[in-house]
Amino acid sequence: MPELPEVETIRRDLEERIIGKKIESLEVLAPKMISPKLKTFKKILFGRSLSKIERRGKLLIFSFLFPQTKAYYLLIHLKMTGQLIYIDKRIKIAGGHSSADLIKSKKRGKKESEYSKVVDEVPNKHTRIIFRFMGGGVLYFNDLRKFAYLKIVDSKELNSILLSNYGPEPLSPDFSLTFLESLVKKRRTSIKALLLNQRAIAGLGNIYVDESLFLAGIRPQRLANSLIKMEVSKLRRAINHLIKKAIKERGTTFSTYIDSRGKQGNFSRFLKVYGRGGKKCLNCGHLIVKTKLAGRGTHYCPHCQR
DNA sequence: GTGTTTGTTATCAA
DNA sequence: CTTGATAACAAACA
Repeated sequence: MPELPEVETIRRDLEERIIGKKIESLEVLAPKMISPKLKTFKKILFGRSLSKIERRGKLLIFSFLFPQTKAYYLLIHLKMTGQLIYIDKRIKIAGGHSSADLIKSKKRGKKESEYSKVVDEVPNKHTRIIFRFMGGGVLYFNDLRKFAYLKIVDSKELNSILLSNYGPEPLSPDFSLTFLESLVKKRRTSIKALLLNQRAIAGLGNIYVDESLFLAGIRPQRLANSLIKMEVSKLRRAINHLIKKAIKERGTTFSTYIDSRGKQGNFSRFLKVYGRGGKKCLNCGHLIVKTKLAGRGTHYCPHCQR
């Protein structure tokens, strides 16, 4: 599940490798995942040079050069299982078969299970869109569950999306103690639900929320407005620290996340509660509880968190 | 067939 | 209008 650190890792890698490249062709294998419709989508992107890659929360924003016409932006949201894999060299496809044919032949030739987990070769059966760049680079957009999307918007639409859907970035000065205190004070929901809300704070997902609450010693069920100043302060520091550290470690791979080079994230080694239900707390030895909260799997230590 | 996985949105209620 | 709770979506696996 790509959250802020995973999306940021992808953003940085792609920024390094594909800025300035021009789109030569597009292969859309899952038309439902894009908007506007295929014809318009292709028309806008064809021949465009990529000029910038930004991120807001978990959303990637690709900018292209539009010297003569009105500018458009490509938004990519990976949701749960989306991947962006960039391969520098052109993939050889024998006998002029399309990539779709290649995927089908692989599917026939190999057992289903071999392709069910993280896959390190592309294209594969979860490849939904292929961007080919002039000079040979290829960007593969994969998604096992087809939750992810690619959306082209103009600047007006972009601004309204960014303005209305996202709270402060956890690593920006806006994410201050004052901000978090006033946010928490006026909310009557669980602290976990609040942290998952992108309109409150941008970029946190289930993994980093559980980890942050553990580090801050706060139970996920606690009502946001019940936190005392010291707890809010601990929580802010925990979030800030974990997000920074996770970016440094190139994100967390729990099930399907891989970066744009096909590599797994190292932060998985530092997880203290997420995915550790029923195991001993690394701090105190009590058993980690796994329950359901805000519709999500929720992990915490009943002894360390109060 | 059932339950589980999660980021986001739709929907409904207050 | 806002907030909050919950279901729904999609696909695969145990």
